[in-house]
Amino acid sequence: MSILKIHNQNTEVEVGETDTLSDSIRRQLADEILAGRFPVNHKLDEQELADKFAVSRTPVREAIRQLASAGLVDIRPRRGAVVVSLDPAKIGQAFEAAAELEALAAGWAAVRATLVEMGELMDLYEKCEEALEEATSDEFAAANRVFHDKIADLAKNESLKAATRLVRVQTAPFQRAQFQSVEERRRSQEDHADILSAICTQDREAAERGMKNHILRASLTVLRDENRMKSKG
Amino acid sequence: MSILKIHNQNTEVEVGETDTLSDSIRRQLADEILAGRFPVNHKLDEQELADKFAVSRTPVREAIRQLASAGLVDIRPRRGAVVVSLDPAKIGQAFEAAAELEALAAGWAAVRATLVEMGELMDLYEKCEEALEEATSDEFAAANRVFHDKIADLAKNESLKAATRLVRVQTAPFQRAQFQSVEERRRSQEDHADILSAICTQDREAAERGMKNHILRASLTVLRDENRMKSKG
DNA sequence: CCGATTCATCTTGTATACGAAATGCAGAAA
DNA sequence: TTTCTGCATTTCGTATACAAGATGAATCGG
Repeated sequence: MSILKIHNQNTEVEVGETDTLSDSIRRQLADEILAGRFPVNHKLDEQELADKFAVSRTPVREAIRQLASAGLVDIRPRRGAVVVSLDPAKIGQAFEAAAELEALAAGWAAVRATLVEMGELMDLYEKCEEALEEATSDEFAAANRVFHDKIADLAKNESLKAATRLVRVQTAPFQRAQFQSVEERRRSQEDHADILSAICTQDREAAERGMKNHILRASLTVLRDENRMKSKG
Repeated sequence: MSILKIHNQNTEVEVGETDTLSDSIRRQLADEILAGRFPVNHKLDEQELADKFAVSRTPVREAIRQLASAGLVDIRPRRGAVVVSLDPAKIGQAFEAAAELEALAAGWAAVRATLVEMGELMDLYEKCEEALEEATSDEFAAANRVFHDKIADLAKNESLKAATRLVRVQTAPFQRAQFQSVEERRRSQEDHADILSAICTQDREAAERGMKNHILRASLTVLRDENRMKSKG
C-alpha cells in the first residue's frame, strides 16, 4: 500500500530511522543522475560508488538495481550499469506519454474529486501562486509537483498514479530548467488556473484538454531550450 | 560447462546464457506469484527460497527487490517481503487504467503503423484465430498477449509501453482464468477483429473505442467470475 | 603494418559471515 | 486474566570473500 515510501518533498536526503542504506544511496544516486551530475552513458562502478559512500558494494548494488527498475540506468548482465542515454526521440515520447497520462488523471479528477478535495487543490494552487514571484525556481518546481501529484491523487486510481510516476522520471531531468524564468512560471500558473477551474466545475473534457495542453506546451519549451543549449555549446 | 549448471542439477533452475541467477529466480518467482501459487500476504522468506532454488540468499534478495519494483510484493524494511494483497478496489483500478493505456496505444497505432506493420498485426490476429478452438487456454492467452504487445509496439512510444507493462502486471493474475471458455475467446477475438480493422483503416477513434471496450468487457467478465468464485468457495 | 589470440587484470555475480533489528514466548506484575 | 517486560531466536541488512565472465594489452602470425 505504501508505494509512497519516497517523500521527496524535503530536500534533505538524510538516512531516516526506518530507512536502509540501500534506500539512502538509491535516493542520492537518483538525485545525482536527475541533476545531470553524471554524464550520459557514464558507467556506475560499484566499488567506486561504495568507496564514495563509505559502504560495501552490497547496498550500492541494490540501489543500482532499483534505479534500473526506475529506468534511470541500464544494466547489462556482467557488464555493469550505465546512466541511460536519453536520446531526443525517447524524451519526446516520454513527454508525449506524460501529457496523456496526466490528462487522463485530470479528467478523472474532475468527475471524482469531492468538494473538500477541490478545496485542497485550490490551496495547492495558491501555494504555487505564492511561489510565483519570490521563491527560487526549485521551490516553485516543488509546489508545481505537489499540485500535479494532488491531481493524480484525485483521479483515485493507484495504477494510473504509478504509471505516471514511472513516466515522469524520464522527463524529470528536463523539468529542472523549466521554471528558471518568471515568465514561464506565469504561463504555467495560467494553465493551472484553467485546469483547476475545470476540475472544480467537474468539466472532464476541459480538464483533460487543459492538462494535455499544459504539459505539451511546457514540453515544447523545455525541448527547445535543450536544443538551443546544444547548438550553442 | 559452467559450474553453476552442475550446481543446480537437482533443481528446476534454468540458467540462460546471458542471464543471471537473479533474473532466473525473479522470473520463476513472478510466475509463481502471478499463477497464484503463493497465497496473498504470504511472506517470502529469503533463506527458505534460497534453499528451494539451491542458491544463496543474495540472488534471491535481488529477485525480491525487482519484484517489489514491479509491484508484485511489498517490502517493509527489516520486516521482509510479502505478496501484495490485491483488494478488489485496486484490481478494478488496474483494469480501468489498463483499458485507458491500451486504448491510447491502439489509437496511436492506428495513425502510426506502416502498411508492413499492419500486415504483421494481421498475422498475429490469425495466430489468435488458429488458437481459438484447439489450443489450450494458456496458448490462446499467449497469442492474445503477443497481439496486444504488437499494438503497444505500433504506438511507437517506449514510455507508454513501459507504463502499460507496469499496469498489466497487476491484472495478469486474473487474465489467466479468462480464456477458459471458448465462448470468451470468441468474444475476445471479435473485439480483436474490430480493433484490427480500425488500425488498418487508420481510424484512431474507432481503435481507441474498440480497445477500451475490449478490455473493460473482459475485465467485467473476469471480475464477475472472481466474485462468483469467492461467494461459492 | 594490421588483425587475431592469449593472458593478466578488472568488474561483476554469488556465497558466506556477522551484527542488528524484529519477532515470539515465558514469566512477572497489576 | 491480562499486559508488560526481558530474553532467546529468527530474519534481515551489510560486509567480506571468492568465482566467473568481461576488458584490455601484449604477443604472435599474416
